[in-house]
Amino acid sequence: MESTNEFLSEMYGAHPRHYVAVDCVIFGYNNGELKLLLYPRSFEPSKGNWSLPGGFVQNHESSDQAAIRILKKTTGLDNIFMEQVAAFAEPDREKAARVISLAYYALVRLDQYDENLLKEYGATWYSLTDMPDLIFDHNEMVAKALAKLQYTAGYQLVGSELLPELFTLTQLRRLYEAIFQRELDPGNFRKKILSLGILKRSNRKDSTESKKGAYYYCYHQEGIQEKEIGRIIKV
Amino acid sequence: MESTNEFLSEMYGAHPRHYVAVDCVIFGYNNGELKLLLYPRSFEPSKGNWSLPGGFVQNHESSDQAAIRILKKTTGLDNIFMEQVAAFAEPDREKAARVISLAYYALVRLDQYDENLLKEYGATWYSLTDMPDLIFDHNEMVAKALAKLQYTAGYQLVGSELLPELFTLTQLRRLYEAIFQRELDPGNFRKKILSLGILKRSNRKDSTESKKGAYYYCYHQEGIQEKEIGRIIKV
DNA sequence: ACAAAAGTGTTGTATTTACACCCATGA
DNA sequence: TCATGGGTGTAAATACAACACTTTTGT
Repeated sequence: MESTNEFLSEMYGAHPRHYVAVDCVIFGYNNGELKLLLYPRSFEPSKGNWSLPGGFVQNHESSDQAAIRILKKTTGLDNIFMEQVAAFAEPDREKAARVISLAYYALVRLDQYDENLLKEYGATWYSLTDMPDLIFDHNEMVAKALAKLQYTAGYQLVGSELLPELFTLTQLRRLYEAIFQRELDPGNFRKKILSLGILKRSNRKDSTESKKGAYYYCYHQEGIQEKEIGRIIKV
Repeated sequence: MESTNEFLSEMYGAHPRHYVAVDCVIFGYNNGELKLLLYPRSFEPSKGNWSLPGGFVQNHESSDQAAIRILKKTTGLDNIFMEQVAAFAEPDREKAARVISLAYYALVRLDQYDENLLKEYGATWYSLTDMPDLIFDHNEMVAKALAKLQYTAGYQLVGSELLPELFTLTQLRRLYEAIFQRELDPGNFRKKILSLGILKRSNRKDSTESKKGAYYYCYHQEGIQEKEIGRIIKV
């Protein structure tokens, strides 16, 4: 798929081409905790140091598709909520070769994750609060990814990917507490969320988390969670 | 600067490399209006159609540096406020070759702009409200750039690049009205901005814009406009 | 009975919004 | 004097935060 005609060599030929990678900040949610999937780097330089899973953008795929491919390979999951974070393009950000990296973040459910993939590569879920130092500029990628996740979660309900079909408001609150890394008042959160009018109460109740039992809710319609609803949580 | 040892050919060699471009959404501000600098494309395909100024990322420069270089070349200015917007990486976004583009936006003062550069390339400043269709995905770049500018301007005062050293609160308000594309209440804006404590009133007055005259303000200290100040304008 | 989460209500504060209104002055 | 933007004040509405209190039920 090389383009070699005269026009192209005139317009593009004089310019260098670069490896373009996608690195994924994979947030795994389970039970009130947000964790981060890290891989020990399997080759020099920086062998053994922790890093984000990544891969190279191929010729006929978009960076979004590359991210989907990497997520599938590393977690076994597809249909994942995912957003581009930023491009990292310092010329010497990787020692061995120049690689321009596009950072993405993704949200997955820890309980749906394929355990075997963990062992195969020695990957580990780290809590955000006690994760190790990462190679290159991956620390910065994580920081920016979390900031973008918080921004996005502040404008739309991001629950559908991380919670079961039916969920209680407490479950949703714990998810938001994990994303925003702080406690949220149960009563105020409940009122705020319900006032948005995007949740529908089912007639079933959850009895596992409390004696009284809590109603299950679900989204009013598929997709409606992405409509304009103004700020949910102040950032 | 090719890396050809065995390790690299193993780790990187099998992967394709891509042209990486930087496209700049250059917002020019003057007199209450935000304009966009557009170039007629000088070669096929899409010759004559309007596009954002851009260029290719070279071997030893970061994408930020590439953006600075392009801004210098197209406007004659350096030391410009600038932010990365996003990467655009659909495989067929440009017809002739695969180019992954990193969009940036920048803010410049229209009155400092080098007029000669305009004529040389046939570039034109377009008002945001009546700009032509752009090639490729450049329309989307502009939309995302404006959204990011609004987000950033909502958290920090972006005036220092676009206003003179000394400016009146009305001038600052007009800038914010241009950025947010809506009118802002003069009294409320004044109180909000002053409450941030980052402006210092000078003892000089502007007499050109009103009969009464308005005090000039300036930033308390250089750089302070970037400190955390919470939301200025609700987005 | 009581602990613990679900769910509702209340209250004080801060912020936002929409104005009214006085001030200063050039034309 | 009067039109105009500069600048201040105020009142209603809304949003936010803290927390009391009531409900339900498994143990």
